[in-house]
Amino acid sequence: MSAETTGETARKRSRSGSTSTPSGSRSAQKQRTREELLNAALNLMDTGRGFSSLSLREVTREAGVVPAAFYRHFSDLDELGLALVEACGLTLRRLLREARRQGLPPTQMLRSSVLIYKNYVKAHHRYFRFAASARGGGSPSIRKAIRNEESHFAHEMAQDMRNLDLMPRLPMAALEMICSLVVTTMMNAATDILDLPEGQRQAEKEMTENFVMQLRLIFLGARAWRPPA
Amino acid sequence: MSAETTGETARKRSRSGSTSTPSGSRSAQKQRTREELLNAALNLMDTGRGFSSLSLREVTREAGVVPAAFYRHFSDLDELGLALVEACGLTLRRLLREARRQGLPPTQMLRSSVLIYKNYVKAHHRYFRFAASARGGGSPSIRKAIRNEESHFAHEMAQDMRNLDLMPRLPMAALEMICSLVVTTMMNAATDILDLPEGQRQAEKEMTENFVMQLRLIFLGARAWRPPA
DNA sequence: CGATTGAGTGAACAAGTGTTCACTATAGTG
DNA sequence: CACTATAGTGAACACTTGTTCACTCAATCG
Repeated sequence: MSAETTGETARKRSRSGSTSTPSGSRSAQKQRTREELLNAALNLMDTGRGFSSLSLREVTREAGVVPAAFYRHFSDLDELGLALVEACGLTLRRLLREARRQGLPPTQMLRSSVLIYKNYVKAHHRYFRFAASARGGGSPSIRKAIRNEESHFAHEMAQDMRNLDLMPRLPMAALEMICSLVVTTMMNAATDILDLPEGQRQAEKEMTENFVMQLRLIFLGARAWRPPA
Repeated sequence: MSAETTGETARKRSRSGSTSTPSGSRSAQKQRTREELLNAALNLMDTGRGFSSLSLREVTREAGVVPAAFYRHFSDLDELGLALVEACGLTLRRLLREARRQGLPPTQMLRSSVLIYKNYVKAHHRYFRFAASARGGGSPSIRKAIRNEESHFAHEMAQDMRNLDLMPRLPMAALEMICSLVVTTMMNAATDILDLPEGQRQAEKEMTENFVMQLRLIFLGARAWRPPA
């Protein structure tokens, strides 16, 4: 169970109410509602709806706030979307950081990386769902932001591989290209993971196995790679 | 310039009007408006909007038809979406069929395949735009339909490679897995192609080159592939 | 030929939308 | 302490939305 899923829907921010004290410095409270708006959007998407089908009023309703309050935080749903992209970027970077800290498992490293990733996606499903839905569907600016975040992620991944002296023979450009392929494959796998039917352990196994094989294929290719003339 | 882009927006289907005769058997006319609805949806997405942000009324307006008429053809925007998915499937299969008829270019076959694909995507940009936007963003049923179409495409591609005796050493299962990776890479490249900034020939060159390298990497991996124990 | 069918119409509906505005009441300020 | 700045309110606005319904009128059929 992820730490950021509250489960219960935010409601009743009674101004003078005895319950749920506003409690906290002015700007802290402001940031809190801001996050509640972001959370509201993620919650609404959690039933499978795409980001671009959300309405401003829905979001504020889910966040337990009056529509006009929205404008104190974002001028637009688009702007909220961009904030979500940033949050997704943070989530991705955390994944990389954890992988770095943990080091490579000695054997079966591909398979175990995949399992770790699978769990990570499930734990942060709301972010990945958003990313998947806005990657192709959102407004141009959001799409661009996501693309940016992905290439940034790929770049960091390439750096890590360079630092770890994996594939030392390959020039940096090749590493980048390989990692960008890995990243798009990961993103694609993420949507597969999210859409897994609930009880089907067999389907999950197959999907995982396929993902492992695709990565293995890529790294086999990397081993055989010869920089183009 | 693609054959199906009319350019001018459909308007004024005056019943008794002298212009634009309804001309034709009853059911032919019905099918014509049906296609006009599909076209209208594609047109609206052509400015970068996602499918899930379209409204029924917008679509009928663009098609030059009263909202109520929509229901004579689809019960839902979702159903229209599914029809679009089918159209996309046809478009993809046509690509494969053309490739089959043309045979493999003797040398540089990867690069020239990529160039052909790039032009194909541009020629049918409306379909690819829709596919990209609904792949992750649409309703669950549409997503599933697209996924289906993709795996069908991958399957046909694998069959073709088997028939052509490319990679004869590989078992069919491995071929399928490889092709599915190729297909997702192609789809991803399609969104890159669609979002290319207009004048930037340099960016286009880079993007193309990257695409070629990724495919080369995959096929290098395929050559080295050893079926898992 | 006259009768039937059904694709497309136009008006109406209840509900939902984004945005604005004057407002309240409270945390932070001097 | 009184004063100001501002996060959030609630009502109002002008639209747009999906769906329904009785309707028209031309292609089709007996």
